[in-house]
Amino acid sequence: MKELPKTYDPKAVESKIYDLWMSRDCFKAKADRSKKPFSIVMPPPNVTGQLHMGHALDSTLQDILTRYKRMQGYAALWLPGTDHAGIATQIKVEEDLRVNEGLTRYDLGREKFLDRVWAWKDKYGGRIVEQQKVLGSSCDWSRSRFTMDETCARAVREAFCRLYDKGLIYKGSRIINWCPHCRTALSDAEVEYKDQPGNFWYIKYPIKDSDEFLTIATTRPETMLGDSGVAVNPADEKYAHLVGKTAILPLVGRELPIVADEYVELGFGTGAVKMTPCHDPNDYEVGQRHNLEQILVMDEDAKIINGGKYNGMDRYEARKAIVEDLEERGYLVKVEPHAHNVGTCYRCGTTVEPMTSPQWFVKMKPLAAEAIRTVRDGDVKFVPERFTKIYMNWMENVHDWCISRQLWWGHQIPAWHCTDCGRITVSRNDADECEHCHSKNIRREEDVLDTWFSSALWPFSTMGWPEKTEDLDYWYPTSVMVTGYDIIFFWVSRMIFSGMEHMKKHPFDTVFIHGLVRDSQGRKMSKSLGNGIDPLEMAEKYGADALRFNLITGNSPGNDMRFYVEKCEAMRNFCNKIWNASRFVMMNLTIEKNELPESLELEDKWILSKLNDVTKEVCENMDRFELGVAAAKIYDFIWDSYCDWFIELCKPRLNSDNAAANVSAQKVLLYVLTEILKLLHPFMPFITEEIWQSLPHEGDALMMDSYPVFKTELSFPEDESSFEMVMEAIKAVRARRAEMNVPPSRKSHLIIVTDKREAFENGEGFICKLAYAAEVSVSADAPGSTEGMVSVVTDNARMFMPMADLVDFEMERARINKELANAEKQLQSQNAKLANENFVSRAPENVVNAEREKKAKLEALIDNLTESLKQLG
RNA sequence: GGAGGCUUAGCUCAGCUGGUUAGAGCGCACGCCUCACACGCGUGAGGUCGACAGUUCGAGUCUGUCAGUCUCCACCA
Repeated sequence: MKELPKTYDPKAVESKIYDLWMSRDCFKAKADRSKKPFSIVMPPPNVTGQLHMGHALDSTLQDILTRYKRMQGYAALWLPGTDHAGIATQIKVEEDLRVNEGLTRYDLGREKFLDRVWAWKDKYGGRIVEQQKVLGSSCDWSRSRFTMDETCARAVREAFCRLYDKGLIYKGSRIINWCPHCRTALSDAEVEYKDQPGNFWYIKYPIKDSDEFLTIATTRPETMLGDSGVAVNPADEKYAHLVGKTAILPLVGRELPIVADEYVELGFGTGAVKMTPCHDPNDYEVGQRHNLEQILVMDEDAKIINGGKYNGMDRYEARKAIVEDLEERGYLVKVEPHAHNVGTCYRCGTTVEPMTSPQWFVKMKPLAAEAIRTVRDGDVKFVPERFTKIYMNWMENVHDWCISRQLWWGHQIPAWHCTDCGRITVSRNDADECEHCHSKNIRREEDVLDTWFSSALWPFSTMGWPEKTEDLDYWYPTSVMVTGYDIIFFWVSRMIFSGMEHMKKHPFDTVFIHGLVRDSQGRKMSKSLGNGIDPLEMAEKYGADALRFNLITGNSPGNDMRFYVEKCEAMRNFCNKIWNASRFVMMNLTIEKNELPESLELEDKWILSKLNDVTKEVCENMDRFELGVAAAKIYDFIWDSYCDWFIELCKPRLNSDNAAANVSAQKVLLYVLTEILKLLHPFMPFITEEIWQSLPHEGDALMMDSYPVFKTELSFPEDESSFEMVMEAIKAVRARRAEMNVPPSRKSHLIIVTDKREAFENGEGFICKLAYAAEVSVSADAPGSTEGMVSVVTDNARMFMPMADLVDFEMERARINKELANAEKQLQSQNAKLANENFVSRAPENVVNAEREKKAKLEALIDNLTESLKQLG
């Protein structure tokens, strides 16, 4: 017997329990051929990042799945790690450098700067890992990977070389998205489009050797410095005579060929479009088709080059100056306000500049084909299913992926440029000569790879690829990938095509997509808004279990959720409820072994049967990734069935002098409690483990115990419903008493008239206690007189309570009449339903039977009501 | 322009393949310190499931139209 504190104190428990798991190697996964494999690789958080609510949700889902499968006997691997997060990390270190030392990375030089980043990584890299542990994450930390560790670096290099050798990676000057703040190229996926107010500037372009001119509308007048043509629609009669002629670029004087291209939309703007192939993706395409000159007019800082007097101006300064000049010289026709979508950098929010630049690309079409096929074939399933379409749509329209970044922090591209022959050598080992001309005059490509290039290999690079490892053989493809919908394009799709290409197999069977955690007003949590809620603070205050339960209940897969601190409180209360139920069981415990008694009471059968039902439902929901539904079922079972009913039902036995009865109650209480802890463990690992450790048990840890399964021998549907008759009677009496404001302290005699005497006699004790009766008498016959009695009627019993002072004869009559009318109304609709030939013949048998049963119950209720009424006279 | 989500109790949301009188948490009302728990117990009020039409014996659930709202993709210079 143990005395535990009245309230559950997570702080006193959580780190202790986590240490216990660690010390017993509970998280360690072994490729055990006698078991079935289950694997999840963790989406690696940024190595220098801090845990936010999104991580907390992500990790909780993965932990629940992993713990569930582990308890089901799978060899469950949850493989953690961190991401070097190229831009994000580099920006942080640069910022630190600037603030503390007033230096830029260029002041330090590449090598010294990288030393600083590694130092930074060493300093902060462990932080997020420790934060994961607070949540109870059961990852195999011994396998933890980092996207820039040796294993991953080798995988990146191998993948790059393979793709290059196959011609799927190439270097070329293409139009890309440039972030002037981060000073690097970005992929299409890294650009976020945002509506911004702007203007349409209408500018006159004179026609050479003519008095005519074209009016052109543009949102970006500064790019005119790079104009090398004007385009009109070939079907546009207005301009047909100008096609083939030449326009003169105002301010600059450059001659611009006028070309006809379908790209120009009829009826939009003025119908004539200036072409700036170096600074607009569409113009680039048109330029390719018509051989227009490429004139780059901005540098890496988005300052003007090749622009005469405007050189050195920032793009916005240049815009202002150019518009002024145009106006002054009479070229500006008008200005109209015009909102348009501007691409911004997803890291820093700066407006990106489209520009041509020599970059490295992955050729996507051939890779996409396989990535589409494997999803279409159902090898990879999205949960919820609707995300399949989003993925497909993206994959079908994917452009080549710009993978080079002008950063220093990342995987440096393994390519060497020959200064003699100008060709490129790509190599798995560092090259010392040009593979084409064998010149020693080579220099390494300075660019690094997009962070997502290494993330794309994560499901297999973490398991040792390109080596043929036991882990890969056993756990790849992984079972589930858990991640947010915001990252499908960045990551999920790239893992799929990378897996198909390098492993010849899809990387995971299921992609389990979750939504965003928003604040209580539905806004995205963000640093700038300052509305973020710190998961660690919540865990500290309410316990990690409460936080986890909060995050996974009351919402459905793929949908955003709002975070309410109040809900944490409610979940904390639930923890406390479990704690106290356990405390109660322990206080009454004299047995030392968890086993069911030889013979079971009716209430035992009831709870065991209910437990069996809930076990089945929980597993069904878990297997469909309906974790929230599963959790809610466990919650209800614990609070309603076990605490509110079963514990109360056991008290008479526990308090009786009958030792055998006492022990049998203990046994069932303990058995069901233990099963509850198992069911709940994946969701609330700490409190369940803590309690389990204090109960009689076998084995090292609850988390290594086996998950409950449905047991046919413990299914008692008849006893279940028979017992529920008694429960219904109790509820009915309580309701009636509450209605009349009778305090519990006022007990009353309760006469029960029923033809189910056995069930009610059996339940006498419970009825007495739970329905506040002084004594209960069960009989088949009604008392001679019911004068001064309150009557309570269910479909299985008529009950009478002598409470003369509270009863008004007419009131009783009226109430029963009301109930009768209500029941008859229901019966009527029930009869109508069953009289419907179509229903009876077409509806499934079990549905029809259920309706018949309902009808029978109503009839019984009506009989009882009528009887009671008769008795009232 | 295209795709998708959401609209259910005062608030936030569940409700899976159509089948009782539509549920939960919080909030609210009434009564209770009933020997595990006031972070609790008991009882209750509160919803024509966005609108309209259709399919069906039967629709919160399926189909269509519309409205409001949010998101993603594409992007017209």
